[in-house]
Amino acid sequence: MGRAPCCDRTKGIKKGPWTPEEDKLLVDYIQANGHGSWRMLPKLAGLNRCGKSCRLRWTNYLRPDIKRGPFSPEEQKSIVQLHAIVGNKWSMIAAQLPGRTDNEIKNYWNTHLKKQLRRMGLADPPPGPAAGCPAARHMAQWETARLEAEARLSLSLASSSGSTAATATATTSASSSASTLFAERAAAAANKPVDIFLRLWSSDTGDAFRRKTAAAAKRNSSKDAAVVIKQEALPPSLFPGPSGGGGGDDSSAASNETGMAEAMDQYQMFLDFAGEELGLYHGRYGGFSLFPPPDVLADALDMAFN
DNA sequence: AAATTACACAACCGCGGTCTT
DNA sequence: TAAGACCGCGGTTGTGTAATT
Repeated sequence: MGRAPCCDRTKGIKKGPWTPEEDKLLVDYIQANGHGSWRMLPKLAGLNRCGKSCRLRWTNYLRPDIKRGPFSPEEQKSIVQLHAIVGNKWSMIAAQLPGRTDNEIKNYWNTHLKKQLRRMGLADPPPGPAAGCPAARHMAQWETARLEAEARLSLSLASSSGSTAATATATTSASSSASTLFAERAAAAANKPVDIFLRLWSSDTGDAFRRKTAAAAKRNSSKDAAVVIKQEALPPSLFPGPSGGGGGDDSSAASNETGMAEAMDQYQMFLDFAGEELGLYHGRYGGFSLFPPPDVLADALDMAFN
């Protein structure tokens, strides 16, 4: 034998829009008693509704911590980026946007963002790694948006105290798969904080930046041209492979400091360039740094040099 | 001014995993 | 252990409103 039925379907359970009176009954009851079992709630609260309908009404509309009003540009950007990672996992996206419900985000995506992206030529962008976009540039944009969001997730979680806290944050959505995902990301961020930079550097944007700086170097015979990126100045770990791994042999403390300062400058130049090139992001937003913040980067470079 | 179309969003439906008996 | 309800989620529909013809 299983449980008793959710609600008595033989009685005329009301459907459709909620009246203010019904809302008041529901709010009053939950504030006084908590929702407890949704199945029993309608009866106890004096509502002629299905428990499921009550739960939906409460979680999507009546909950006191719900943020009403239009989505901010930061929220819009977050939705686009998170959607690029997780796809239509609205509850996971909602977990990253305090005060917003999965239903609200889903509606907003379907009515606003999807249309905007179509106009931009990003019709039906695939969740996860970009695939099937009509133009390579758009693929790059989506990939970058995805990387950006990954970085943001990783950093926000890593900055809380380790993967345990990250998991706790993630489990606010009561999704075990989400917590696993975020815990993995947090762990990855702790181990490889500059990974996003490296991946962007390896992308078309990185190529474009290198071409630009090489051209600038040709035009400007001066060796200290500010725009010339010196790959040798960056830690070998950032540039693996035959063409990477510049001078790390004579690593005195002084040269390390100089190299790190140059690396920081060039890192910033590259990010500025990428922001211009991709037109997707411009510096900080939403309380999170787009890429590893300077202190995190400094730590990473420090580790790489020493 | 009326009819039509487009838009926004609340609410419902159905499915799959979890939990209870 | 199995049956079946509960719960949460994503997809879809319905309805009210604004804009356009």
